Amino acid sequence: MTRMDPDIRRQTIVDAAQAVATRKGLSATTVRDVAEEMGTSSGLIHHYFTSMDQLLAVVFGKVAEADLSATRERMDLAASPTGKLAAYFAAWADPANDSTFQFWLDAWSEAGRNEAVRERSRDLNIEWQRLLSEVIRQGIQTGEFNDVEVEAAAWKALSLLDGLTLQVVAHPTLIERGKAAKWAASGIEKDLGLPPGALTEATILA
Amino acid sequence: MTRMDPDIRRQTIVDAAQAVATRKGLSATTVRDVAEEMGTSSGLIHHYFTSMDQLLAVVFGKVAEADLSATRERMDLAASPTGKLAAYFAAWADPANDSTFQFWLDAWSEAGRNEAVRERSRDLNIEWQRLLSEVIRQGIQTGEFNDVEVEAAAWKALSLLDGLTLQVVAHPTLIERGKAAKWAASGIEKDLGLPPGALTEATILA
DNA sequence: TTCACTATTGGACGTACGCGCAATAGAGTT
DNA sequence: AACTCTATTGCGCGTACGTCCAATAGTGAA
Repeated sequence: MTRMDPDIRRQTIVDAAQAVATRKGLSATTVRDVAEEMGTSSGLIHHYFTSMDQLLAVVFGKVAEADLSATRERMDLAASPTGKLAAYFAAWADPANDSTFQFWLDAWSEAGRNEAVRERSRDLNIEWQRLLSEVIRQGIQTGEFNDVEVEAAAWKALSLLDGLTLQVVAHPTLIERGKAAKWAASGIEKDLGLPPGALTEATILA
Repeated sequence: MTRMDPDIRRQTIVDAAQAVATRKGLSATTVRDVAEEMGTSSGLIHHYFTSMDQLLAVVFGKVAEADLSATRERMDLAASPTGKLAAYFAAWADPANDSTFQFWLDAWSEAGRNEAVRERSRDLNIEWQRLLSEVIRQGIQTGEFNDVEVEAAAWKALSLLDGLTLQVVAHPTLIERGKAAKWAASGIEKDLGLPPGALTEATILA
């Protein structure tokens, strides 16, 4: 393969690993898979990463962070806390993120035995909860939301979303996707005192 | 090793596999691990199980079913729907079940790639949801609960519990266990129209 | 054009896996 | 005691894995 600038090659490897991991799962991704995906030899990967575990940790971090920052951007487009929360919800409900959620399932499973994964997973979960905490706090200030306990409400919302998504992703035919979305929305709306439909109707820019 | 009655040997293999899986994780459990745990040859395992995937699915099923039936028994001791739901909640909140929940994390992660595990996980999740559905339906009939949509309420409650437990088990120091229990209880109570504390105060026999 | 540097190759090495199978051995029956 | 049945052994097969390394081939500098 053509010689590449090291920084670009590194990027290429991570991208290829991500593509494979999205297809086969994080723990099932092998050096040879990644090499074949790139169209290079397998030895090249160890020229840039000291171990396969390290590469996979980088991939997980990249995927989770990309999802997080994409959600942040969608939320920033909305002005009101209700609009921001609806944006958060829309990002969550997007089926395109299913493969990302499989990464989360892998990470939570692995967290019990792999300290590096546990800390990365932990930190990123905190970020997601913080995203919710902030918007809930704002909503309380503007009077759009009930005066709930912020930390509790954020963890409850995040957990409800995680728990439902888990079922949808792990058992594809068990819960109809639309139902899960409806249930999640109604649960959060009720908890925060929002009118029914506030999270699902196109009021993101409001 | 001494010759055993086939039924008992089968049991022995499953128990050994469970012990290893509890220590190393479901997906990291190998044929040789299980044989060493039993003190037998590795070939013996394939005399009783057609594949390793199948054995692991049986192990997961056994662990999850034991938890399920223990919870059923605790619920049966209560007379009222509120009491039954409190029993369900108490069983869920028991830290002794953390290791069982690690099996769930493994199963959900593995479900995407292992059909036997996926189906077992799916079926058992349905059983847990059904347990909630029944008690919610009863509670609505007796007037103890609000007239909520049963399926939705059950999946929401289950998902909230799963989502919170996930954080507690995967990231031990992230959420204080007592807080998670308080949040889960208040969320479910609110949804069903129960008075605060109905699920956590010792009214199980009521 | 020559040279130094290093990106890249391609395969070897040791290990581990699930699985299958011929050989062995223990228990019940005749 | 001879025989049948099958639980159990122990190892071999093929495959796949992460890692490593000597050889090769681009690329920019001298």
